Amino acid sequence: MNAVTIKDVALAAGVSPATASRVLSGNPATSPAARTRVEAAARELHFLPNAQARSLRSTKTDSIALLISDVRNPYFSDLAHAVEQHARAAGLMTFMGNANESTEQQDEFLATVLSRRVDGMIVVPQGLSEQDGNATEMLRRVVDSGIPMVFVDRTLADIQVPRVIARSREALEEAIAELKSHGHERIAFIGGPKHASTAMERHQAFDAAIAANGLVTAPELHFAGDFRFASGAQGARWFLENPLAPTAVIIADAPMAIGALSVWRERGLNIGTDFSVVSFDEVDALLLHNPPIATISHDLELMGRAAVQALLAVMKNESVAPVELLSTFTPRPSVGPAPDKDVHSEGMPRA
Amino acid sequence: MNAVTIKDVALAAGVSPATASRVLSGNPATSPAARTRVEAAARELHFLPNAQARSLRSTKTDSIALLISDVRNPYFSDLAHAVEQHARAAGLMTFMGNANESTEQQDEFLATVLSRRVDGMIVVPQGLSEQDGNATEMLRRVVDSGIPMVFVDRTLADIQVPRVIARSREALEEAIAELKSHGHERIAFIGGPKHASTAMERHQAFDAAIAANGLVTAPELHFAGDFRFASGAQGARWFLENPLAPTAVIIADAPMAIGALSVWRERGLNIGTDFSVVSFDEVDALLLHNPPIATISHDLELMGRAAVQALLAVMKNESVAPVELLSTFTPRPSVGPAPDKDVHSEGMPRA
DNA sequence: TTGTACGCGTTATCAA
DNA sequence: TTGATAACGCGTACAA
Repeated sequence: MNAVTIKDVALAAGVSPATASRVLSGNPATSPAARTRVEAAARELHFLPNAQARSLRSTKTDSIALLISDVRNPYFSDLAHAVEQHARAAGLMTFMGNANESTEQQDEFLATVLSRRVDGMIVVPQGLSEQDGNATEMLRRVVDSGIPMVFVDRTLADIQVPRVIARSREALEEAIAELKSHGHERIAFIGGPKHASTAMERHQAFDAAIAANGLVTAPELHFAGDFRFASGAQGARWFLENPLAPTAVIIADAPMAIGALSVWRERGLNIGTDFSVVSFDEVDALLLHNPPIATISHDLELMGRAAVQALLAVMKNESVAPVELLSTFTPRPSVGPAPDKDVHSEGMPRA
Repeated sequence: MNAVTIKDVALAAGVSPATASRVLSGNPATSPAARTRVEAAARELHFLPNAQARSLRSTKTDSIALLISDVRNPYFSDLAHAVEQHARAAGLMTFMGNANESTEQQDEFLATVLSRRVDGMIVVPQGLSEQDGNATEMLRRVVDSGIPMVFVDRTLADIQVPRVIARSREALEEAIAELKSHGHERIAFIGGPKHASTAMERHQAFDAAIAANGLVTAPELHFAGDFRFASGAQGARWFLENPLAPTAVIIADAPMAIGALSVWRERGLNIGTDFSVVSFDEVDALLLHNPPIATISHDLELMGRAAVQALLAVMKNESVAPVELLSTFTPRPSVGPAPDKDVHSEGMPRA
């Protein structure tokens, strides 16, 4: 097992542990002679400082924690990658955790990370769906501990910490304008779960954008999914059976869109001609689809960078204004003319 | 800031810190009276033990580290998810790190994690491509530290630790038999980078499977990619311009396959008729593609579980035999009859 | 059953 | 500039 401590280094270098410590942590109050000898000894013995003991004493760890909602969702893995690269550039190691869309797993990770000490946390928070998306007691406690923390992508209504989020209102207006210009008037929406603020934001922005385009919506045109594949497949069937016969649908994230598209493909439907589709998130499967899917996307590289910058500011006790990034609408052939007689009324095979 | 220590709890409960410690860590040598009072005090004060100090003393952390090659590769995010869920079931918290296909980032993460103490490590190792995929000095040092460690998915030739890997030979034989039954005889291979043992394994298994099917291959039918999107796109062009005019191609991972498919789609080529495609890894984009892509896939849930089991065994000082999981070939319409006059000789637009 | 005292590896303080 | 010493928060041998 490992065992080489700073004492071993000091012994080998013929100095006291204190001097060795000073040399190894870059304290200027060291003589060149001591410096060379200690450094040589450390190299020789492959000394690796024990970060536990170090931060027990100094409370600096040069590391942060990143909690994402779902590692398997490419949206979050892209975000994680961006956060990690920027944190690295700032000299911070990132420990990643996966909430798996579960408050329980979120809480476990946050508590563990808090007790192991990191210098800050970047969190995509999970709310309690039974409580209008408010925070768990554990999350509140972690916030109350005073550890520097920023929210990214999602927020919680009852917790105030600096945040980096996206604003999809304008992009949705563009998307709906595009659909309208193709003759679509009844547009369905497949949304996300209550515990995610992004689901709420996208839903409200959708309603507002519909109104801004002079169209109307109805509760029957809204499907409540959960941001995952299976609920997208359900949403696809719901869409086909919808009595209001919508001619287009906007889907609130990529996993649901992929779930929906696989159902529609199985039924032999043609996107862009039978009906039109716009999805949030820009991922390979949507771009490679035939035809490519129009998307509302976020610059996750930018979002990750902004989150790291915000955290660095919080760690310096600076005040940080909320950051709102604009989503981008990219038209693609999945949006086509609204069909005269829509697919719903024809003799389609149903569930 | 946070500050509630076990002393605070002891004080509030009117006992010594030692007694409080015993109660909180489940030591049976405690009186019921002390127990109730300490527990009440701990709850009241929201006591959260400092894991640093605890493991400085006891060297148990109930956590492991997981290093994957690339968070953005769905193959690894699926693997990460599986590892995390099984570790969690075993009472272990998982800290994830991303090597980003870079030995440097791998080494940073491993060193940090080692110095912060975890009970074990599950690693998808990156080798040095300049050195035939052998280990970096840092990785060797981490291994030498004696920390329980297992490799998953990939290995290194010069490091012996327990491993959970996949064996693709049989699946490749099936895939090639399927291609051959459709009349394909010249089959190209788009492989991975030298620093990944999986690239080597798949390449060798491909050659062996070609021979087992009574076919022949040639260096001109092998393209050296790097497991990422851009090199797949390069490979797609290489395929189209290949003087040997192969009629089918096997691609060694999903990101490269997606890169290749997007090139071919842009050129208006039809997979399954113009030529046939088989890809490693089973991801949404490949299944949603038109036509769906035949795949050679791994049971990542199983791989993750096996890795955790192996690590648990190592942590108990049990000896662990290498685990080899068989890959699965799934035929799909991306494999079709070999064209009489192949696409290469026609007037295709080239690079 | 409980408390005292010590040590884990490191850094901050203080005196030299 | 250096070294001795204390302290970070916790667990545990030892004594009571």
